Amino acid sequence: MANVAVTVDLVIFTVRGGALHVLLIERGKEPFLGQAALPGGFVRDETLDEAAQRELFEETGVDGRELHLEQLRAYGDQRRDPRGRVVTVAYLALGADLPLPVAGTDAARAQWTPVADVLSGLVRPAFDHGAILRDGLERARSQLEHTTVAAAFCREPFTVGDLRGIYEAVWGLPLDPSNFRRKVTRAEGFLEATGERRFPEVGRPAALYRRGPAVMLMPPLLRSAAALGENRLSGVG
Amino acid sequence: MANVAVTVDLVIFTVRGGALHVLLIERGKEPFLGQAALPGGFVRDETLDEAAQRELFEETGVDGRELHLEQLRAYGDQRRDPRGRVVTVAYLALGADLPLPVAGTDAARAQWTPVADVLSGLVRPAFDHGAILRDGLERARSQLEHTTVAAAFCREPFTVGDLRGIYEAVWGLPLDPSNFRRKVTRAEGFLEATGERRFPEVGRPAALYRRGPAVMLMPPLLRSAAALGENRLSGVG
DNA sequence: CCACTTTGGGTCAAGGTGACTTTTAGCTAA
DNA sequence: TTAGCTAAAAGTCACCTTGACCCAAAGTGG
Repeated sequence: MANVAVTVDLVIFTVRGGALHVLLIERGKEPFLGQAALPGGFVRDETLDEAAQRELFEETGVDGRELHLEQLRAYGDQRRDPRGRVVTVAYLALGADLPLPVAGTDAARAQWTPVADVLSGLVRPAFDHGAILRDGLERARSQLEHTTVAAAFCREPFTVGDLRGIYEAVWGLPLDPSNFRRKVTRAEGFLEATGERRFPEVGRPAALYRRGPAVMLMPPLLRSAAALGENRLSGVG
Repeated sequence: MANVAVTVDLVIFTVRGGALHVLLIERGKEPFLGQAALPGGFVRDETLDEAAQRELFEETGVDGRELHLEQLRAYGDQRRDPRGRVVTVAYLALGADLPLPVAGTDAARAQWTPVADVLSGLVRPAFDHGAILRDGLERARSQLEHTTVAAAFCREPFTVGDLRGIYEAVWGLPLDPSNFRRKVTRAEGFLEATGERRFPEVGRPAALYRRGPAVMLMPPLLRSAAALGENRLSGVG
């Protein structure tokens, strides 16, 4: 078995204005010229993780050590790429309100796209990138239940309300503010109070927090049973 | 980027005599000649899932549709194979007390190995297969919490005690029989009573069950917080 | 008949969750 | 100054799950 190309593709999520967005580029060559696609590229003489970090930096200018980056899974159907056999290893990246894609290389054609636009079919990614994106979304939703990665979406310092906004955007569900606060503040090592407060334009000032040392969330913060079946990602912005 | 070989490797778990076992083959050629390794092989003109099913059949004679088979993740460090760049996609298979590996092809050198022997360092798999095995074990342990795959380890019909034995072998923990029964019998769609009973050599007869239609376990059946840190897989046989 | 083992059913306290109410702390408009 | 608004923060309460027990039931073997 030779002539197999290996690429990495990145599902980069961020929350902007209360809605979950994914970074998509406009393809500059065939196949699927002009169509939206996940950023990615061929693996060089480097580990898969290094390839993902490199592509992330090239597309967004973000140092991979500053945000959450994990492998999703591999996709390797024979006909997923019309040019030949291409196996891709997908990565999931979660970042705090990331900057607009930097100029240079392919990034000029990159832009943040509401995930809802992809789920609704308004945007149709090339290749099997739509399916990869959906798998990444489900992984992200699951990670929020069991780990503290949600804090990786927030620029420090942040409030409990900011954090709740992340959960609501990713899960596509409204959450009870009071119960959410009780949960995350009691989870040991999730949040560290800075002692400062933020004064919003309207409403009571909110205490500010930093990310704590905890990685796992025990007990987990589970979506309600009803939420698992649904897939609504609307009316959240 | 050319000259990349893509393989699939299988982490096939089964429970025999109360202990978790993994299928390992003895390598018949360099590198790592004579050393233990996960079964696997090169991907042909087929999907990754098909390649995994084919390898599974070749090694065990088991039809992949009869047991649980899911992709674990990809491993692609440059130096994981001394022969050159080989990216492997690992799969996790969980099966009911599988038969001894069938004769033929490579399978003659395959045998069920206690997972404890690998964790303790008694058996040292070739390549990075030790790390892949550990990742597969953690995935299996996690799957038992959230899904009903444990029933895939059991030959039908089975008792609640059989099922508990699976959990204890995979998690490496003793479980309270009474609480375990309450949990799994109340989980809707997990078990379907056949109405029959099994008469063991010792002890009270046990009701027999079939697998139910449910796939997800809601609410999940979580390992105790204490168990997450530990890694003991001993005193289980 | 007794010892033994495992199933299967039950109790009970502790803790987590969802739904809900109340209070607090800032703002702005009258 | 006060009323009205918003959101944060705290508290209440019923319900459920869980873990740690206990105990009867139903077989086997001495």
